[in-house]
Amino acid sequence: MSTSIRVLLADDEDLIRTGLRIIVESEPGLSVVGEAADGAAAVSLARSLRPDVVLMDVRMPAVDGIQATRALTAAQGAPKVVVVTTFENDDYVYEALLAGASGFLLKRARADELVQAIRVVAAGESLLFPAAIRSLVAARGAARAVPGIGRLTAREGDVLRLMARGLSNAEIAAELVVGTETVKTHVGNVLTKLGARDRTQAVVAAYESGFVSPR
Amino acid sequence: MSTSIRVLLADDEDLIRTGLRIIVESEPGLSVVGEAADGAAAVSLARSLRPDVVLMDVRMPAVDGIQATRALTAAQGAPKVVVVTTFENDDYVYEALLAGASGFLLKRARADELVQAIRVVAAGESLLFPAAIRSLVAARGAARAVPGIGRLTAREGDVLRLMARGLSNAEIAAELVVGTETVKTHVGNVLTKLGARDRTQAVVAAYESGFVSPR
DNA sequence: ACCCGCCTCCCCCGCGCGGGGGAAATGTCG
DNA sequence: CGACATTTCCCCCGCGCGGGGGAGGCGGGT
Repeated sequence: MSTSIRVLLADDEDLIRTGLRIIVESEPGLSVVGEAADGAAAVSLARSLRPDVVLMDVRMPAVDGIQATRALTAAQGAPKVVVVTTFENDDYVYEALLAGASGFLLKRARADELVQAIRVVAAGESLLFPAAIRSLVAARGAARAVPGIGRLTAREGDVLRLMARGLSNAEIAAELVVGTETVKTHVGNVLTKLGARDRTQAVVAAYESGFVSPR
Repeated sequence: MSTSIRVLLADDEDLIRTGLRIIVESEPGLSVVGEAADGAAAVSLARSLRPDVVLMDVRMPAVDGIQATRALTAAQGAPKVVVVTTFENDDYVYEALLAGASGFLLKRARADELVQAIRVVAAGESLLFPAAIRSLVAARGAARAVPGIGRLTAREGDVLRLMARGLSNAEIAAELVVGTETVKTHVGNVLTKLGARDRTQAVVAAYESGFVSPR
């Protein structure tokens, strides 16, 4: 294994880079091998320095973080990229992951979360912060919202999730530890609210709306 | 945040549980609140103890880890589940994530990786080990995630696509300009080949395998 | 020519599902 | 306190669905 995880910083703001550098350098087993102020510099520096992890800002002059990520992750033996952004409500999440990023974090993350993220992606795993996941789901669901899917109660949502796993009413009743008649009521309510004729149409609506996702 | 991350162990082997307990307990901020030797016990213990994270073995007597995970993650406010398995070449990855697991790890993982995984999922993030990602990506690329979906005939594929749009047998028959009895035959064949019990499970399989996509 | 897979259509049968009603127990909120 | 939503359970009923057979035509293979 590597003795130390080599990190490259890419951010156009000096202040941010300095802050990141301090956090990374103060952590045993992590070291900063270079800094870049724009996407183009990040790509060329990454090719020469061959870091393990690149902390990539999204908004940068010339070449933005998404493009740089795409360029970096195309090659084999490429560094892992953690995209770091300021804003939570961010369409970049999806594009960043599509571009090959292994992680997505907010700048307001605590130092230990940042360090954790670096170690995780360096180990080859992937990491998303909660809001990023919601953002992904929302981005899909908002686009083709099914009228009424937001009007489901908590319990009805539970039932729909289990329906979308292919469970029968009896199985759902067993999972939720209630009677089958109760499940029938919830299922009926879900069908009515979603405008579905049968459970299959409800499951289709659940997938199309992003209420559940193919994982 | 919480003072300590509460962990429930579910594994049928005492040795493994002991090992896990030692690793978890020796870590500041983590504590083991209970142990279960089978899936059923894991579910009931989780409901009473309300842990933050459940370390779930796949192979257990009575109720296996996948079923237990499905039962646990159905409800809202459910604990995060990290599925732990011995074998890397594992179809369980897919099913575990389908069942709602937040993480998937190998038993051969190092102690610090395990601890890291617990912290990550407790924070609401998701974590996969490299091979699991490859497995998922591979499963998505080719429509082979569901055994038998590649064995569908052209006509059966047509029928499945229409099923996945929520059409009834009669509507499918009208769409394909054949008799309802013919559609019933195709539907029956699709169910058999996909190992599905009813049309809803077949539609779920169609979505999960990428045979149809939420547009 | 033969077999075999595919598509087509038909029979019967059991059961889960969905629609119709009602009702009681919670908890919330003005 | 009353109005309301939510969750839980119960009744009856009709029908679509799924499983079990079988059967004929049509094409492509060794």
